[in-house]
Amino acid sequence: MNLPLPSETIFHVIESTIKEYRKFAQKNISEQIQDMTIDQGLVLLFLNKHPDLTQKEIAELVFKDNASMTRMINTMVQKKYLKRSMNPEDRRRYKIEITDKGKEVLETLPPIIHHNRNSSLKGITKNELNQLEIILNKIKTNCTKNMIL
Amino acid sequence: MNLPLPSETIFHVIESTIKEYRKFAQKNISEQIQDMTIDQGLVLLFLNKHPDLTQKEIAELVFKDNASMTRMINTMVQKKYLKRSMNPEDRRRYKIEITDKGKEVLETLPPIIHHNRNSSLKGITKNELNQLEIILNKIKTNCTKNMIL
DNA sequence: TCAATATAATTGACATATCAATTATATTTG
DNA sequence: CAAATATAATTGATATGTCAATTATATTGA
Repeated sequence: MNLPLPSETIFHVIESTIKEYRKFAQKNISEQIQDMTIDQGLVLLFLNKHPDLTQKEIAELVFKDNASMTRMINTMVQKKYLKRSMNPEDRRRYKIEITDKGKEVLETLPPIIHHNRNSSLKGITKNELNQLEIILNKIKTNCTKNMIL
Repeated sequence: MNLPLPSETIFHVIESTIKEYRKFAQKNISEQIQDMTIDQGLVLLFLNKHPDLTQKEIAELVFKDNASMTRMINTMVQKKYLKRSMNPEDRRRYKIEITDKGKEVLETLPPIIHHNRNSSLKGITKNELNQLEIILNKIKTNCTKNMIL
């Protein structure tokens, strides 16, 4: 079996791309906001737009599992970005609120993220982006479809 | 600032694709080899092809940092997949050898990985793969180039 | 030569990833 | 209604990610 090395596959390219982007984006965030990771920032953005999200729902949006999300929100509460309060409608869930400190971040963060996205996509056409999305979705579908078997 | 939500960006698509692939691949590996993660498998594949790799070099190939690689190899030594011995040429480095147990894995693993790659790329043309690679490399270059600034 | 610098690997501290088990509350169904 | 089942979140255990500091050895250059 002459298997190409992992470093010669498209999966390697996909993974290294997203890792480079994350490193780049994290660096630009850290320069302006200390103690703020990309993922914590994403949580704030989602909660800001959709305040009623449960932990489980946020977890899916940022590709974490529930356990990680519990701990991530713990640290964000400790760092005073978020506040947890009871949800009387369904006492299994929490209501998660953004604190004033969290809202400050929501002023600072969007321009940084905007810049990150723009400069990492510089020179790439709309058409290329569409192509990219279509092909990646094919791969993704193949993976989820075959998972069931 | 009307920033699109992270879930609406191409980065979300890239990240979700690689995560689905990893989940899919891990599942197929776990069914046949217990106690073997994808990344541990990749380390074995690289070491098999290039026995003289240092920990630092392996780390780069699988996108880990040195600290993670130290710990990963610790656990692989504990699990008897690898053996560390001194390198008399340069005593800062180790010589890392694959044990018999590790070699067994190298018999079992390649067909699984082959199947994982094939079925997740089913229906995708050579041309699409080329396109994919070109576009992703553009993004990656943008990130690394701008990192210096 | 030997002092300064570079490199490979480790360690500590803390955050996150993952899996399985558990708790508390809701919902469904016999 | 009560028992069975489902759901949201937590917890424990272990692995990995990341950063900074440290150790041990090599290399370089005055």
